[in-house]
Amino acid sequence: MRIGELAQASATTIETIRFYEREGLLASPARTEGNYRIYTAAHADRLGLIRQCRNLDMTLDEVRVLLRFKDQPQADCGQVNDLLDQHIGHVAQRIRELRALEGELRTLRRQCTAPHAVADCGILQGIEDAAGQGGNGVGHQGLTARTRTLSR
Amino acid sequence: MRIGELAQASATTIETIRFYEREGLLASPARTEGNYRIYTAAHADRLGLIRQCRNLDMTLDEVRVLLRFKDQPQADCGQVNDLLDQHIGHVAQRIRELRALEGELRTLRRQCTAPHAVADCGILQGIEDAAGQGGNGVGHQGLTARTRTLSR
DNA sequence: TCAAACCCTGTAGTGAGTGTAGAGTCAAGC
DNA sequence: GCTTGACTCTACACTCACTACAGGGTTTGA
Repeated sequence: MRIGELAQASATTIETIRFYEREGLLASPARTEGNYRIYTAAHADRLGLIRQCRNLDMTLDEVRVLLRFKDQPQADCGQVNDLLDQHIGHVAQRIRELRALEGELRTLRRQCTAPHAVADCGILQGIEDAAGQGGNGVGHQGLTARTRTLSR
Repeated sequence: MRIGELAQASATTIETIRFYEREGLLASPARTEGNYRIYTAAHADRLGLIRQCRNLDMTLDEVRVLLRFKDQPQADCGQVNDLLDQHIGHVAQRIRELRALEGELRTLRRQCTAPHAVADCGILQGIEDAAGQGGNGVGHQGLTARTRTLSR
């Protein structure tokens, strides 16, 4: 199949597939005379595995490691377990951080209920006070990654 | 004070301070004859505010908006509240996503307890099965940002 | 023969910085 | 005056996992 078909079948974009090839995650497929990529079912399987790992929020480096294990079926799977344990640890850590952050934000938010001038706003005051104290909040221990919802 | 001193005082790096200046978040300071930046207490306050907002996991765009409000003390603070409410919404959303993800990962992890060959590993099997089904997990609805813990 | 749909390569952009090269400045000690 | 070391300067490339172009070539159906 051609790249467009594979993209549709895997709910990926064409650009992402080409990106995975550049990154060495997906083997370079054969080409037609007109230089179009032609993929096999093996490519589709591999891409599916990569996407599923990404859905599990693994980095591409983690995916690379997993794929390497998969290509050595005789190896001991203990390291696969370690990889997953570490990953679970990251996720749990991030949840703890975000929960603490949410608490801080809600506390801050409570400092302004009725609308008034910015100069008297409890929220800005609260942020400034925390800044002045050198910030003893959550983030100072090191927040991890962005919070943003892309709402795809 | 010079940039190194400000960096120490604000627990920031020199590069980050210069980056904020380039981005227009921090006003360009005066220079010495030798072209060194010289900061005032006002700069330090501003930087403290920016860092505190970043500790609250706001984007630089959100910080920009907040700073603009701060520079118009007469304005109504309702929009500051809106900004914070939206931000709290993002954080709460991200927590929900990560909790679902954590559940999925723990389910997957349970599929391999005793060490054996990769070929028979329940974890890899589990990921592949999910991939084959088109992945009905969390991530498919759209995970938001990375999980990574940088452990600074 | 023509248009539409598809595909190609190469490059630049995202956010929020981090890291480096290669140069200049400044203060202290000799 | 000279040297050493700490500090600072600009400019640029790199991170991650894509995404979005520009400017071309290929294929397919009418």
